[in-house]
Amino acid sequence: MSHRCGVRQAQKEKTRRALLDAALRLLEDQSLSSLGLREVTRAVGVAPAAFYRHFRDLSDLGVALVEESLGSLHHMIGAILAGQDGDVERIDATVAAVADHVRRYPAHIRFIARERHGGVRAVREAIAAELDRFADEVATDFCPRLSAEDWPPEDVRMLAELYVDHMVMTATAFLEAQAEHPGAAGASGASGASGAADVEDAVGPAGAADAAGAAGAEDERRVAATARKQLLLISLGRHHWRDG
Amino acid sequence: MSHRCGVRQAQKEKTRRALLDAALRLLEDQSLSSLGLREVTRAVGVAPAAFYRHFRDLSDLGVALVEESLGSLHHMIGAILAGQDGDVERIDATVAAVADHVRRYPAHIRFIARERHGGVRAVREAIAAELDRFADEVATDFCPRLSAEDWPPEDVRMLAELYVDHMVMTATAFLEAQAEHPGAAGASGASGASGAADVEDAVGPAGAADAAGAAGAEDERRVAATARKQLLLISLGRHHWRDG
DNA sequence: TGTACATCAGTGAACGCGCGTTCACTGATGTAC
DNA sequence: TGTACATCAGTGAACGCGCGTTCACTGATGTAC
Repeated sequence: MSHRCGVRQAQKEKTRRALLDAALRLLEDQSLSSLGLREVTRAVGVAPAAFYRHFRDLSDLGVALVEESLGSLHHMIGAILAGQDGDVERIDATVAAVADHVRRYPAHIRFIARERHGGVRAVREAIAAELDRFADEVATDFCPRLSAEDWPPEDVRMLAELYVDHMVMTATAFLEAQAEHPGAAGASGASGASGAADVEDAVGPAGAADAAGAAGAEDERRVAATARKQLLLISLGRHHWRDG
Repeated sequence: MSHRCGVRQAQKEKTRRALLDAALRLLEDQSLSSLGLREVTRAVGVAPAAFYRHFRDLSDLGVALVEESLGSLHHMIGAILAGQDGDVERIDATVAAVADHVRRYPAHIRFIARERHGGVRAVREAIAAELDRFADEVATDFCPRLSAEDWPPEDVRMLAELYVDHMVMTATAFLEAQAEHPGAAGASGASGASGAADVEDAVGPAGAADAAGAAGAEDERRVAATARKQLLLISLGRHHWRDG
């Protein structure tokens, strides 16, 4: 049988990647249920039948995209929640990291937002399962912070779900802010994922672009400011949760 | 020219309604961008060409569905925000009303959730504009409550957006809870929109159905309990917002 | 190293099918007198 | 009230097109000896 690491395997993997990338790009302007198999293979430059060597159908490809799209977010948020001490610092780092992530991987975020409630059941379920795991992690990371105050597990979970949903909401808002002014997209992708950068630093650099880019950056700042305040308000509520 | 109130007008309106209803039903299992014009006319029982007497294309029909889907929610929430005095009472009434609305109009809610970030630009923009108006109303309704504490307008807006996003989030969660156990759907639609009913009362009646229905009702209760706690936490944060 | 055979990623032609849109039409409803 | 004409919602046939899927195939890569 075929041994791993062969030239053949590498070629196959390359084509598979090309199919995923082409699909992701096409999905910026349409939803998965209207995406055509021939459309994807045409974009890659292979025969339609070649598709079946890699995926059973387009919903199969969609599920693969879910893992890819949410996998990177996982690590990012985990690092931030564990790394910061003060509430304000953690919130700023989170908002900055989300903004940065959306700027780096807009197509992934758009895909998740679009297909979370989209027309393909298998993909919806994959996203729901992944976001559920996400909430588990957030709950776990927050537990040491809250157990001292004796929070019941279901209240920890409630808070974790609120954070996850708010994060998805914020990511989508960033996406829309930059979609209105595509000139700013990717212009500051090299700013790095330094968790300690504050909101203005992380969102600001795109402002060095042209007028449309500057307007896009302003929209981004507004989204960041709103998200930051909302998280601060939630944080306030959290501190007073066990009071009365 | 054609005078209003004629038989002809009535017939035309009837066909238009049938097209909208058929589309809404078909959209429970797929997204707008994959819905076919012939599919809709076939469901209604008219010739494909008849479609063009009512809509330019399917995205035109989609925009009409947006107004219809969000129009009813408008009035409901407005009444609740204006009518209740205590925080807890207002929260319970809101969660109960959202649960009731989702049970009554599941297809409308699913449509909004699905197409909010869907593949059809015109529909996305219509939904965004409508939710924006929604946030305006919430902000206005909350102003008398907050102005005494001297909230800056942008903070009121921030809070309003948090509430609107949370409401959409909650509605979607209710939808998923009842989608897993369709036996419970519509079973308690006659409970009315009495704003004063508390959470358990509004969500409970569906539990009188069969086993699947009971499981669905339990899921609904869990969603309601989580939403309620999240709103209470936000409410706590709101009260302490201007403290430090 | 060289040879003979196996594997399998990608090809390209073919298929039947349903799609969106157009068009001249029909006949019930509406209007003018 | 009755008649002649106008309007226009819905018809049904036709069109060209791109779709998803199938199939036997090719030829580079991998394996055994």
